[in-house]
Amino acid sequence: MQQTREIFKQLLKALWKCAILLRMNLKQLAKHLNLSQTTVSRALNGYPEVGEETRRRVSETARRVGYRPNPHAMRLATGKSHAIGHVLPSDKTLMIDPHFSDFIAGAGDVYSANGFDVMLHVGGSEDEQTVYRRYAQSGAVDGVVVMGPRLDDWRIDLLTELDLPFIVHGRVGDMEDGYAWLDIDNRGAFQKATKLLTDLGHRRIGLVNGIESMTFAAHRRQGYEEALLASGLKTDPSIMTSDSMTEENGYRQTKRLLSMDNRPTALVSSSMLFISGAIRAIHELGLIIGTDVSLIAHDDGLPFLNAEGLVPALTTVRSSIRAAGSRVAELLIGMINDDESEQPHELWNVDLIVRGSTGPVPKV
Amino acid sequence: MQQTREIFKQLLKALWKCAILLRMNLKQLAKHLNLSQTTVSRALNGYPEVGEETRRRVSETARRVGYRPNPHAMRLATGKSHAIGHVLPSDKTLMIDPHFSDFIAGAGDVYSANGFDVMLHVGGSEDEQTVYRRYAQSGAVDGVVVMGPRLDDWRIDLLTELDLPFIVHGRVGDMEDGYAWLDIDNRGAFQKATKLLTDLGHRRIGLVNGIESMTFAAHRRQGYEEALLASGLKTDPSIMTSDSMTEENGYRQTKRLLSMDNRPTALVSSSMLFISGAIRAIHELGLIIGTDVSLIAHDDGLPFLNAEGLVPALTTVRSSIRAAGSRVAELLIGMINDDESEQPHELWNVDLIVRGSTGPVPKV
DNA sequence: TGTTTTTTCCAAAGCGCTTTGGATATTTTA
DNA sequence: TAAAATATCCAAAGCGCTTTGGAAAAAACA
Repeated sequence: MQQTREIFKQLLKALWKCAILLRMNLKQLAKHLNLSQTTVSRALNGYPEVGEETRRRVSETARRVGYRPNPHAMRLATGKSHAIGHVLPSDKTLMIDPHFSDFIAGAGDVYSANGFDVMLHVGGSEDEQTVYRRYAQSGAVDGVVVMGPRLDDWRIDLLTELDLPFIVHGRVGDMEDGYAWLDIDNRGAFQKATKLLTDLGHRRIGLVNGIESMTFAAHRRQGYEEALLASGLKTDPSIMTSDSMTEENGYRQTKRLLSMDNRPTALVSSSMLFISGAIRAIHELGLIIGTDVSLIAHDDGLPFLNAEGLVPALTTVRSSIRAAGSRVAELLIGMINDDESEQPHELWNVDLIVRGSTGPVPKV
Repeated sequence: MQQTREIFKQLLKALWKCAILLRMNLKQLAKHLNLSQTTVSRALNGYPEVGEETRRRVSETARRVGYRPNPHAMRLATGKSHAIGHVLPSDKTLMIDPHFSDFIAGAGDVYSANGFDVMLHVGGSEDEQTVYRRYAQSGAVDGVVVMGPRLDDWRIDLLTELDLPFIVHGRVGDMEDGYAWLDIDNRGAFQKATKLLTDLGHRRIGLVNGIESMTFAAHRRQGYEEALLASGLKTDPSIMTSDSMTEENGYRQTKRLLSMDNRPTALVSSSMLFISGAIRAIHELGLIIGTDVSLIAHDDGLPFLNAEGLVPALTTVRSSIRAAGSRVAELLIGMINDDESEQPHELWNVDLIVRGSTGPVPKV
């Protein structure tokens, strides 16, 4: 009995392999069903001109024999690739950062739920522009998402010219029309964050920002400056830094700022990645967070860096980059599906979450 | 003059667009050249049976009119997809971590240099196994790379059965044969790291490890235990932790370990992500790194977390995950190109870099 | 009852490329 | 100089799917 079962299992496996090797295709399946390819194709793709009974039979058999349409053939026939392109800059200075994993984690979910593949391109000899041209001209992807836009970004013009559907995660400077985008309100967020500090009485507030040729960083700086001006303070370039977002830069800049004679009593940071370094610097200087120096950061919700778990818990402006990824994917797929839909624009509000790292100005 | 130039430019652009819209294809190109499709195809793909002069003419014109072969058609005709699959676990507990970005940064370079695309799949409703089956059966990819293998990993059996070329970054438990892999010597690395500490006189050494169902973490633990045993010490489960690699866990575990009555005088950490948290905990307890407690970590070379920039600089066992990505890509492409090549196995040595965070045992 | 409409299915023509199996012109060999 | 070998090229048959333009059968209508 046991043996029979075993043999049966083996047989099944062999059959499987056979099916795979034969690469069961439409023609085979159609012959198997005594139907035409047309009918089988239509049955599987949900076209109306096929009998209910037939459709049931077809999909049942297809499932049983493990038929899977060849994607390349489908793509060739339909001209749609059912793939989304993500081109990461090969630019070595702008390294591929952990934000990307999180963004793609969100987007990937949506893509695969909708039967889209993601085609990733990073670095290599071929330059970025060529990749986009190739994508457009060869129909390798149905659309692309542009990540990390700068104040002035050639990708928008190129993609528009190429007529390849695309959506930008972020914005290009203050350009709001002519392309689809989803952005978080970086300006508002940093305005809020800075205002919290001025409201607490801080009058010297440092900014530890990302690279300001990137739109997000520029916007954050705008928000920061606005809040300062609104409180009658003036901006001081000597306590505003702009650097790539690494732990080490966070440390270095924080240490520099807090070692000044006239040191800031509060710091606004553009990234949680800066924060680990900042905390290190603050401890090293023997200062106390929330008392000697208030700390507030933007939190993208990176899973390995939890603002709430810090001691004291970190006050943040928070917006999940992963959620943004999901939504961007949804919007892009929407654009691809109904061809002539409007270009979506979404500006997400950013929550200010006040925790223990911000407090009143220390008495001198 | 200026105007003529401008008009010319416009014209060129229009032509471009035209070429794109017409989707210049082989047939068109062939007609244009007064040659057959066969010859043009062969000329472009470097086959010998075409005259030198003709080949020059063909490739010249192809370049001029901006011809790009339709990848889907190519794939359909050849059966090769020129794409590599990366399937990220949808398992929510094993979040997509920053290591992935770095790995893909390395691999992507090699892929695109060799004309391979990367097809990424993350999460979604479809379960991981189905994705692999689909990839294999539909020929969507020529091979896949398996990341983050566990001690016992079903993916190896599945992929072998599906006969889909694959390579594992890491290893499956102690299984060394039957599949291609590239791994770093985690056991050796942690043995070295721990030995450094025992040589410095430490007798109570804590381990802050990743999740030990993952092979890399299990191996690291083995190395750690070996070194202890070699020094006549015994392992103590109460100072060995295993957790997902986040800043917060690093903090929590470090704090717990160093708050024990009989606290470790040294800590071996499996990740730089733990380290930020660990440093935080150590500062908070008023201890000094390199004096009260020695610290050593594995460093994957994540670009935003620099061990050397810490104060004191961190002693590490270091191996670039990005370099591993490149090499894995190379090996896989090699396997795909010469079909019947051997399954490559590479075990990379890991360097121990002694810096300031490790010192002799503190006098009690 | 014959005619029109609806339902259900099919043959065949692509999609844009590769590749097989010649054909023709050119060169080499006997 | 004729025969064999070689260098170039081509027509046409796929690859596996979708889709167009009917055809046959069944149902609805006059």
